[in-house]
Amino acid sequence: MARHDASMSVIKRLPRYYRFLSDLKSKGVVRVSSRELSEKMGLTASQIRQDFNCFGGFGQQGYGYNVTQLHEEIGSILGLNFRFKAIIVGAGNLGRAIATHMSFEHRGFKLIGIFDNKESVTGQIIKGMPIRHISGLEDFFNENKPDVAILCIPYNAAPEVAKQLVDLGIKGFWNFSHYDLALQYPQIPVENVHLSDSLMTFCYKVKQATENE
Amino acid sequence: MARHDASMSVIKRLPRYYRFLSDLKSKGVVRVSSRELSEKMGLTASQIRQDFNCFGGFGQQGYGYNVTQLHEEIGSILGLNFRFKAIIVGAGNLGRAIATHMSFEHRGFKLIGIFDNKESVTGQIIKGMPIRHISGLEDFFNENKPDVAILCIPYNAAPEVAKQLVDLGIKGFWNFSHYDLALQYPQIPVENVHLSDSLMTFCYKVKQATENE
DNA sequence: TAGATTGTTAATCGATTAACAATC
DNA sequence: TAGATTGTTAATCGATTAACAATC
Repeated sequence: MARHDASMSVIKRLPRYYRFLSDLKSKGVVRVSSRELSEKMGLTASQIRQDFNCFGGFGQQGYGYNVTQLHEEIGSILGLNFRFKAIIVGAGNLGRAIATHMSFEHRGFKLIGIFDNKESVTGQIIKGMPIRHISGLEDFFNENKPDVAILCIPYNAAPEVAKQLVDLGIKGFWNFSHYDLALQYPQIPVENVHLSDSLMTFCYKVKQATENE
Repeated sequence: MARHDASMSVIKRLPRYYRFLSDLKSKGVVRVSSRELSEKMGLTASQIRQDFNCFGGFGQQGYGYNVTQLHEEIGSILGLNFRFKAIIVGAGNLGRAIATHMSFEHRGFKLIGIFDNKESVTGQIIKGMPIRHISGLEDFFNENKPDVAILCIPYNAAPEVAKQLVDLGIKGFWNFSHYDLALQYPQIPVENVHLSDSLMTFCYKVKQATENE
């Protein structure tokens, strides 16, 4: 099926397509053309057709795309039908927010554990799970074989925790720390969420807009 | 000074440069060449020189770049010396995490208020500030003139809150909701942090790595 | 001066957009 | 069939990399 290999630029657009298609689906829309979708999303119709064609034609000439089918196809390309086992490391505000806020089950994951290095918070229940002390990580790992780790820890703690997890055999990091994991472990999938980078970019945008008034 | 207009691709790399330069600076490193920096960051030296030259030459031929000066220049390009007044709307886990976790003062902002629509949480103190009820937003706005809003509210609530804020004169959104603000208000700077999009992209990466084993 | 490294131009690469023949 | 819209190729645009003269 896969005609071209999809580039990361294409992959990064898929979740957005998925979102808009979810919306259309929930509104009962059955078919959509690349032109209609392009107007809704602020893209060109050309780009949409190119993107979808990386994975083989989902559309029908003269008709457009079937919303439900396209939605499912994209979900399956992203791998949302998987249930990769995830642990959160770091149960500060951010870790807690991620644990309680994200719907992992619809995004290809299953949260199976939360860890912290503070004795004072271990045992607290979040999302029906006790916060475990980090010292129990190895035993937990061997018993439950998590696939990926969500790092909600500060910069300083990241190198050591990352090393431990890699040694244990972790298969990916969703990384909220400022530490640049991808440089250290190029073979392991890393998706970074650098909030402070985003905030600085935002600052630039606001500054620009203010200056051009 | 600005030779070319810097593209968004360049701007989005600046916070990362800023981070690495902070680190070098704290280690007491005085000068750095584009080659050294490229090795540390996993970029090409060419790209680094091109990037910096969008804003006029900070370097010295045969020597390299002065770490402190470069750090300051980039900070000032990003506008980190500003103190844009920010309010958080939505005091759930995510809003609280952002409020307590982010160092706004070093990123060009100052947090001046937190709002929520739940009576039950108003009055709670976060970062020395009481959570205010959303009904007091207009009065607060007129008194304190916030520059930007940080939206930590669900998809459904976003359109209405965004409209109210735009009508009051907000100058930018750091948007954590899934709602696509930029389509509705193309003239207002928006920086999106779509965590669930990021999680889905992560899912794809993990899936790919698993398949290629 | 000689060596190093920038600033900058030119070449390459990749991503986006435009155009249109294929076909439902 | 005629109209619509895809899939796909070609053209354009932008971003990255390579090369090298300028110069500290």
